[in-house]
Amino acid sequence: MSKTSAGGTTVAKYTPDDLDRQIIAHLRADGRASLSKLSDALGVARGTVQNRLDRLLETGTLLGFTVRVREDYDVNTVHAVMMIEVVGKSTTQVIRRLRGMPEIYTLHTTNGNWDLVANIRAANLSEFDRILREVRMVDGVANSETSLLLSSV
Amino acid sequence: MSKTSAGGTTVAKYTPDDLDRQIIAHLRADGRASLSKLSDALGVARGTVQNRLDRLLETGTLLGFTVRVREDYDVNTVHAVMMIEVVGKSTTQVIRRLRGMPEIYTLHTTNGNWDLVANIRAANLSEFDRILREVRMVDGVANSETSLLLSSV
DNA sequence: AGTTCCACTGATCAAATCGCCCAATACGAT
DNA sequence: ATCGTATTGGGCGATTTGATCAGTGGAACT
Repeated sequence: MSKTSAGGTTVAKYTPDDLDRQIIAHLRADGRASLSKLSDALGVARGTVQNRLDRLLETGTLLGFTVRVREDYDVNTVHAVMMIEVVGKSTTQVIRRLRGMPEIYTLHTTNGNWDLVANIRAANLSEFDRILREVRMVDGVANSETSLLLSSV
Repeated sequence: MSKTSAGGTTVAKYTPDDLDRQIIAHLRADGRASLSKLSDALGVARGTVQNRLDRLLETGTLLGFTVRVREDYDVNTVHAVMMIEVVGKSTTQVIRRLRGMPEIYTLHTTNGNWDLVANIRAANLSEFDRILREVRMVDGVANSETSLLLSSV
């Protein structure tokens, strides 16, 4: 089994096979395709698709599902990058909590002074303010620094 | 009515309201969320979410759904976010210099402690190191702080 | 005021799908 | 040959979907 160590804990890296890749390919085209449609299209049992998909998500090969939005949609939204410091060993819990916030659209671990880097997108400033409070209230978040992205240059 | 022409045919552009944006925000975090879950989360009737979503797709505000895949093709590239402080009034010159570096793929002005936020993507660590030096050598760059993005979580 | 129009609600309903279970089967590795 | 794992086909209840419908409320217009 191929393994890679990150952050002290050992994470098993799953290597997708051909069926996995076909499932991913179909989901890339339609992320809301039902398991039944996928199993029909691929000619395998529904339970198989279900198991594969579960595993792909569990192993982190698939990070989740999202929606493709028209480009000019974002003009009136507030963008920011937030650096987060986490106390002790609570990184995993913090990540789980932050992942649940729809306004956080990318979340990376990092090195140096901070532990996490989050990209935030909010509908307006008051919404944005609410998100900041929410993040700072998360158990395990020790410190944070937020930079509003003003204009793309 | 705001209109835009694309491909020869005239398309009415739909302007999402607050509820639409909330739906989109939730779908961005979980593109497979059921209509029931969405209606629960937003406190509106299921039929409403269904109608809104239909319209968002029909008008092209939403292009479709997809899956977020672990970036394995990027497995050998180095990603980082760099916060930059600029001395005095030299922001414009600094921006012009940084814009010339292909490894900087997004560049935003910001508020607070820093003046610029740059996203950097390099082929490898030594390449990455070269970029960092280059940025710090730019006339007008007073200080910087770089966070390597380790893994997407 | 009265009327029209439209979106939202809450409710039904059948059909599809999901999540979970099971026993039987196929296949690869030891 | 045997063990372990994955797949299959099936069944089950619970959930979700797509499609209705009548009722409500608000905004715009006469």
